Amino acid sequence: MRLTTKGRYAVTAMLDLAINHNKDSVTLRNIAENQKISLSYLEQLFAKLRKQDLVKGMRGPGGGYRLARSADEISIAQIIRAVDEPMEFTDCHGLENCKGGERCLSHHLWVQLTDQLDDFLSNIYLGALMRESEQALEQRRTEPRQTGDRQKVTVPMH
Amino acid sequence: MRLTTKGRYAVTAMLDLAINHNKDSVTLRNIAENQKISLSYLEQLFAKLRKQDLVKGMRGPGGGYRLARSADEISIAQIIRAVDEPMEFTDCHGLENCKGGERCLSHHLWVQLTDQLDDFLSNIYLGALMRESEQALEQRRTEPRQTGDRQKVTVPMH
DNA sequence: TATAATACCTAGTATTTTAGTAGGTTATAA
DNA sequence: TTATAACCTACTAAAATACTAGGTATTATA
Repeated sequence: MRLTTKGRYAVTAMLDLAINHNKDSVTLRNIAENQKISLSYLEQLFAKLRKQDLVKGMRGPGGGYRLARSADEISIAQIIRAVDEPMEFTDCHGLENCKGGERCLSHHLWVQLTDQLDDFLSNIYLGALMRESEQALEQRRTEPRQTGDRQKVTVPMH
Repeated sequence: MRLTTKGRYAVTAMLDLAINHNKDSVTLRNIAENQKISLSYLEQLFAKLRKQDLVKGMRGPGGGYRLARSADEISIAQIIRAVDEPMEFTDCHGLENCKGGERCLSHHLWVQLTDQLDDFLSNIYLGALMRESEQALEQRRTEPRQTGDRQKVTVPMH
């Protein structure tokens, strides 16, 4: 599991979709403008999200994208896995390449580590992020931001 | 916080150092051979680790590297932060750039998300990984691996 | 004191990934 | 019929990753 800006683009775009779930669909053009990413690049990211059945596209005027499932059924890990190629582990075929098993081992430990990370991100759902977002937006509307007022938005796990 | 193969190289190399803490030092040449990374590239990674005071180098024959602190005081997050440049968040200066605050917000949420990730990796220490590693090595020595025997090495948190 | 081993340093190049561009086609609402 | 959108493919640009080459500085030891 990698974690780069590419994954961030995808998560933010998906969040955009989740926040606008009340609308029938959101066009990539809108998202591209909001996020200042090139439209065509976004299209390429969404092709991957579509293949993983995370979004659904509708053509023609009034068309656009919407989430293929409920925001509460889409985890951050799923989004990142869809666009970020998985890390490659150089495979040491059997024991013969491994001096005293040491290489194989640290290897294995790293796999475990990324598994843990995957678990972690698998338990954060788009729905939770969305509600946090709406809440913060509401808060900002009612109590306008003061200078130096850094509101902490906690992301609840599980 | 990014997470790429570069960070993996660094973590594995540091684990190598931790496992060999009984020796006075380990040469980069050894690590390079174990991990099949170019020596000079490793040197560059270790320059960063040195700057963050995670390792200590000793010159001359019999020299090499050792951990600058106890393995129980070095977290995975520290290692990754040392070598992987932090993700850049496009800064939207104040409210004027943000349409309805939406952009700022997803932005902020992403910062929170990476904070969570950072917290998570900050609570896994090299010492724990090292002990797991030694344990698994011992296990392999006493009960030789059978075909299809995938031993699960758990990484304890906290 | 000479030598070899090692860290340590700098400036490159090659490769891969990320990001963007261009120019399409298909589907569909109006 | 037209405009709007998804959808697709091939290419280029920019950045990051990985490596190469060729040094200097330090130090144990023969």
